[in-house]
Amino acid sequence: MPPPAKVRPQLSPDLVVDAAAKVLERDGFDGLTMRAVAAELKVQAPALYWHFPNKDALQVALYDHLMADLVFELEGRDWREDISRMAQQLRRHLLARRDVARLLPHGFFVGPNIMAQAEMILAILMRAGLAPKDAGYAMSTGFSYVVTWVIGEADLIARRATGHDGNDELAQAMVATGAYPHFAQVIGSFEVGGDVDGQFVFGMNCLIAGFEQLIPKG
Amino acid sequence: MPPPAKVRPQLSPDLVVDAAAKVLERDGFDGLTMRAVAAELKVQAPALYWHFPNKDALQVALYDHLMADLVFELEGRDWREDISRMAQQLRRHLLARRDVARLLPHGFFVGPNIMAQAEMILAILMRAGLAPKDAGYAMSTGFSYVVTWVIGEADLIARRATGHDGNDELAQAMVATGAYPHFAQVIGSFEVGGDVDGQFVFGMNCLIAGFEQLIPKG
DNA sequence: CCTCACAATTTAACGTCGTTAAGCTGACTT
DNA sequence: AAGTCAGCTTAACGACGTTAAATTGTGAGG
Repeated sequence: MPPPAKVRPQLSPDLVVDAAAKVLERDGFDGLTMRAVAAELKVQAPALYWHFPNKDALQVALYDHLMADLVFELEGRDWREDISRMAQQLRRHLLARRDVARLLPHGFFVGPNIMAQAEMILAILMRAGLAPKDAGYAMSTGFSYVVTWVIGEADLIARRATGHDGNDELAQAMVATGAYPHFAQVIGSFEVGGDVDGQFVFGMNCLIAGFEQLIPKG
Repeated sequence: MPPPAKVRPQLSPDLVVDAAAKVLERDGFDGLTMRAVAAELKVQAPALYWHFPNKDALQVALYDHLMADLVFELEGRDWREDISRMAQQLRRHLLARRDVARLLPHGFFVGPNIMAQAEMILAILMRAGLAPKDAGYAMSTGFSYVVTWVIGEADLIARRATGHDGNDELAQAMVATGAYPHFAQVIGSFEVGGDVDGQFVFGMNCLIAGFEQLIPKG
């Protein structure tokens, strides 16, 4: 048998992204520094710049990497049902991994996995009868909805984990002034135990109902 | 008459926030540093920490400050129309000020102006017949929709301003492989000249139609 | 076998950031 | 006149992304 590879242990973009994923999961988004990723690989920080031009590029690759093991399971009966299920699966996938949503502060990223997902969604929408332009718009709107939702939901979960939050206290203090009677009625419903899944699905189905109106009649 | 105030020129939270607003408008979100805000006030950076505990608190106050001169103009005929108009006005307001959307990476902020807006929206929704809990959910979903939209739209505008974007080029290169036939049909429609206003309003009206379904029948 | 080239990494450092600690200063109080 | 203390300055810390230069090991050419 041939001896094991004689090349000295070498980095690669994939290894760097793997390490970044570990760091993100362990230390969260704020702990995701070039130095931490390098340390995970037992390497000095500037070594990463041989494989990625800058941190942004690494983050893009990392996000795409984290989408790799998301495979949509569809029924294929009704396109609305499929889209709704995909949204739910994407939400669960994002929530299951720490701080993934925070990787996406700006617009759209591009990577093979993301593109494959987009392609699948677009295929469903266009097969349902939407024009290409409308399908593209519907996809990005739906995607935005899910990501924004997850950011909010993750934030809520994080707050509850740390016990109390200054924001909540401030809101309660302001409500106590009596100047916001309607808000006062609402603030209690942000508590634990709500039907979060149901709320998410409801909003998503709203959007889908809107998409449906884009289909030319007849 | 009493002589003018003899106290040496003094900072205040309001002055700090005003300066921060100027810096944000002039240098953008990335230029919004404590040192830049301090320089705007002809003061050293640590002086700001007498008035704000940290930069996050300043950002929260800044965001609320930037919402101060947004006054919703409503017709009061139909609640759906009112909500839709408010969304449009919020979008325009956010887009008109540089990088405002980037101030909101995480969940909800709290401040007097934000609370006043929330109170107004909740009043409309509850008057329309929504239960407090549903009204709260509808408000946060709608707000998320607008903010996410604006982040995307601002990003798009910024890209066009700088001419070309690496993300676009990458996407076109991947499409050129032929592996994404549906995406290929869509990519052209992200160009200039689309009915952006119409797309935004359409998505918002989708959500409103969903909110309407929450109203108890009868 | 030697040497050259070069890919891949280390060492060192720069400039910037948010933030903290300690010192100064000048207006108010007593 | 002395003391207090709010409100600022000066100085500095540690961490960040990033760059430049030096270094190492490996494979190819003579």
